[in-house]
Amino acid sequence: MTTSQETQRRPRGSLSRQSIGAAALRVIERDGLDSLTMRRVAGELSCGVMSLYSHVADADDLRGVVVGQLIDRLDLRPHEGESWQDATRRMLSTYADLAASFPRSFELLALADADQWPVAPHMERLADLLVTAGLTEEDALTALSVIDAYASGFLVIAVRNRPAVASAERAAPHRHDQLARLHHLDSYGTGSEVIIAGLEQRFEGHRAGRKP
Amino acid sequence: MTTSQETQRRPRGSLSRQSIGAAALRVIERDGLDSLTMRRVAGELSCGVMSLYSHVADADDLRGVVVGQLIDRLDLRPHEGESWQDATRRMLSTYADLAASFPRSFELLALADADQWPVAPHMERLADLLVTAGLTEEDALTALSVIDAYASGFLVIAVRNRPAVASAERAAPHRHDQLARLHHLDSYGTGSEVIIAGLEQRFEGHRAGRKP
DNA sequence: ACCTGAACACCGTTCAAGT
DNA sequence: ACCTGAACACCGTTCAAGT
Repeated sequence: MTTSQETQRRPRGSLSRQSIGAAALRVIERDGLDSLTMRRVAGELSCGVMSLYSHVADADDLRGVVVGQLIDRLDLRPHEGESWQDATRRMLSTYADLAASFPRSFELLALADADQWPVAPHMERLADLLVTAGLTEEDALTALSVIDAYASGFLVIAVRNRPAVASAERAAPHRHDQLARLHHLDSYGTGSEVIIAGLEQRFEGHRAGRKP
Repeated sequence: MTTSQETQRRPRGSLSRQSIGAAALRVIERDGLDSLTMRRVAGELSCGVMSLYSHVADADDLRGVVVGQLIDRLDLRPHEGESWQDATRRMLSTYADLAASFPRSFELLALADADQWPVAPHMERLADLLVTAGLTEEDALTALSVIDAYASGFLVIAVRNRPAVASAERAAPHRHDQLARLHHLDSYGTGSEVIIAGLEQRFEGHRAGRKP
C-alpha cells in the first residue's frame, strides 16, 4: 500500500516573521536566552531549521524581530496635559512592567543598539513624549539619555539576579540577603525620583539663565 | 628511528586560574565576547581544551575569573577628606575608564550578579567608600544603587554601539547621527551630575527632617 | 517563493586514560 | 594533581534540491 508521508510538509503560508518571532519569545521565556537557537525555534514551530531562513536573515535578525515585538507591547503615547515628570514616571514604570512580564527577553531590548532598527524609531517616540510634555528638544534628549541608561542598567541587573521565586525557601532572610535584595529590587522607584529631582534642578538652572 | 613527540606536554605548573583568565581577557578584547570559548582560550595557551578544567569549573566560572581580573584593575580606595560627591564622580569616571580600556569584556562586570563572588565584595568596598566620605549606611546604599545602575546601563550600551572607530568614513555627519552619538557618547558626565544633584536634594531632605 | 535535509565547521562537557 | 584526546550532543549557516 502507498502510505502518504507521515511527516507532512508545512503549508506554504504558515510561517512568517511574526509567528517566528512569537515562537522565539516563547522559547526564551520558557528556557532562557541562551536557549534561543534557530534549531529550537524550528522545533517550537515543528518545521525544518532552514525554513526559518526564508523569513529571517540570521540569528541576529531573529533577535531583532523579538525586540520589535517587545516594543509593540509598550504603550507610550502622549497623555493630555501630562507634566514631563509624570511622563518620565510613566516611561520608567512601563519599562519595569515589561521587564517583569518578559524577564528573560527584556535585555535584548534594553541593551540593543539604540541607533538602529527597531529601537531607533522607538527612542524618537520617547523623545516626542517628553517634548509634548513641555521639554525643549535638547532637554528631552538629556532626560532620555539618563532615564534610558538608568532603567536599562537597573532592570537588566535586577532581572538577571531575580531569585528563583515561589520556592518554599522564604524562611529566615539573613541581613546580607536583605541588603542585597533591597539594593536591587525595591529601590527602582527611589532612583527614579532621584533622577527626576536632578533633572528638575538642571532644567530650572536653564530657565534662570545659568550656563547649561 | 625513535622520534620524540613533536607536540610536547605542557609542564605541570604552567597553567593557573590567573594565566587562564588573562588569556581569556586577551581573546575577548581581540575577537569579541562571543569568541570567548574554552577551545579558543586553550588555543591561546597552546594547551588541550580539557586542561582548562583542572583550574576552572566550567565556562561560567571562567567568565567569573575574567570579572575578578577586571575588578582588580579598579583603584577605588577612599581618599583623604573627599566629599561623597567627589567620591561618586571618581567612581563613575573610573568605571568609564575601565569600559574604554576593556570595551568587550566590560559588560561581564557591569551586568554580573552583584550578590555573588567576585562582585559582592567589590560592591561592599564601594559602599564603604561612600560611608567614609560621610554618607550614612542607608544613604550610601541608595546612592550606590542609582550610580551602579546608571553607569552599568550607560556604559554597556555605549560600548556595544561604539562605532568601528578609525575608519576613514568620518566625512559629513548627518544630523540624525549627531543626535544619536551625542545621546550616548558625550552625555555620560551630564547624567552623572544630574544624579549627584538629585542625591544631594534627597539627602538634604533627610537632614531637614522630611519623610525619607 | 517557500520549505527541506545533508554536510561543515564550530561549541561545552563527560569519560577514560596517560604522567 | 595535573594534563590530554576521543566522543557525544549540541550550535549557525551553506549548499543543492525539492514543490
